[in-house]
Amino acid sequence: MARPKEFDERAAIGRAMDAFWVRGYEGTSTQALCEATGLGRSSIYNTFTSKHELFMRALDHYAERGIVARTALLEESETGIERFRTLFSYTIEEEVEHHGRGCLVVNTVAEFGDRDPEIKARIDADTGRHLTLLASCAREGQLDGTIDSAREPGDIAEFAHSTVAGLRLMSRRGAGRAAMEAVADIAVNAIAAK
Amino acid sequence: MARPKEFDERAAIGRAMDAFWVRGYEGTSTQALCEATGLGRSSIYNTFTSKHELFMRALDHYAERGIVARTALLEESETGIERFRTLFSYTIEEEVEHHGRGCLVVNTVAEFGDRDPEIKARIDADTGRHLTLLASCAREGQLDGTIDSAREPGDIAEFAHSTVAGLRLMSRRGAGRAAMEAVADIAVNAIAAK
DNA sequence: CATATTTTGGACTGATCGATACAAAACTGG
DNA sequence: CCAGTTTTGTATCGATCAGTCCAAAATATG
Repeated sequence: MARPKEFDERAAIGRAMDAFWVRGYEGTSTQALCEATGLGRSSIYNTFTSKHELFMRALDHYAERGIVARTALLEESETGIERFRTLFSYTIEEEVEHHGRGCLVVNTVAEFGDRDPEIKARIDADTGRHLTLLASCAREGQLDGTIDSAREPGDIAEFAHSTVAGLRLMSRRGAGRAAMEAVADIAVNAIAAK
Repeated sequence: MARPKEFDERAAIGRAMDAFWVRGYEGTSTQALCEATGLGRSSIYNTFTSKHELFMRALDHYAERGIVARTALLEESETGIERFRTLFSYTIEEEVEHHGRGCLVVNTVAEFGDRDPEIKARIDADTGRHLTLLASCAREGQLDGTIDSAREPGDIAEFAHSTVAGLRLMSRRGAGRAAMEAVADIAVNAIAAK
């Protein structure tokens, strides 16, 4: 029909996501977004409407990648408890590799709380998906006898989710691998069958 | 000597702290700081030099209040494990009362990571003081037989610190009391003597 | 009461904010 | 190769950013 875009939309969102990840929403200017994506202002506003909308897209992109990666990761393990062990150690590995980037969702929760309804909806959706996934792992673990059956799967899921957030925060403030591993080890034992 | 200040410096810092707490550093304009404190621009810049400097003062104020309150709180309990139980339930109570404000230090870690050296120094100092406090509680609990002696006190401290951060994040994203209590209960059992 | 010192209010700075206007450029379908 | 459509670069918008300037106001000291 007309002139085609000279850039890959997905790739641009990925770059924008990285920028927001490092400096937050308010801390990332539209100019910085142009530089990060390599696009001009026109291209950005033409395809993403506004800074806020681009942030939503970045958040969606992040959440999607995350839940997909975690779903795949958790399927690799045999027993329920191993899934959680893997989740934590994978989180730590990621953080050590990326030198403490932390988590975009955690950062966004900290920056906005529940002030912005559109953002809150994204956070809630992502949290819900993770809790569902983790609860099903917990249920499995209770069936295979590796996870404490005295707890509600939903509670175990909340605990694990909170632990991952805690690890990502530790990492972002510069904690070392040893400290994170100690936390993870206590967390794993906390939900293991007695 | 000369004209005296018409305001209480501490009170002003407290108001500024509240503003930063809600909207973060980048999200709080100097204009908003004027409105929050009730001061004019001149008074703010005359006494606090810059937005950044005022933020440092606010962070110091927050950290000081926090460590004092927590030290006092932990002294109220009898046994080691009770201290941790109290710490968690007090955190939850605070969050429920304040309708999910979260924690300024957690928010600041999320917003800055370790990009700003002055901020990082504050975060490190506050983290260090909390870890020291928590580790001594853990040691005590090991002596009185209420806390798992197989763990290093420092590791238990990191775990508890991370748990509190996790709870504050949960609260900020809007989690309910029940979910937070479930997490806290698992965390307490995780470090209790077996 | 006069002088020195400080605070205060308000106007103002250049820079940057997010967003828009517009025309040249680049493509597709006919 | 032309008409129609979209993207792109550039210039620019008004608003707001953090921070400064300065004169009026308010106090302490002599």
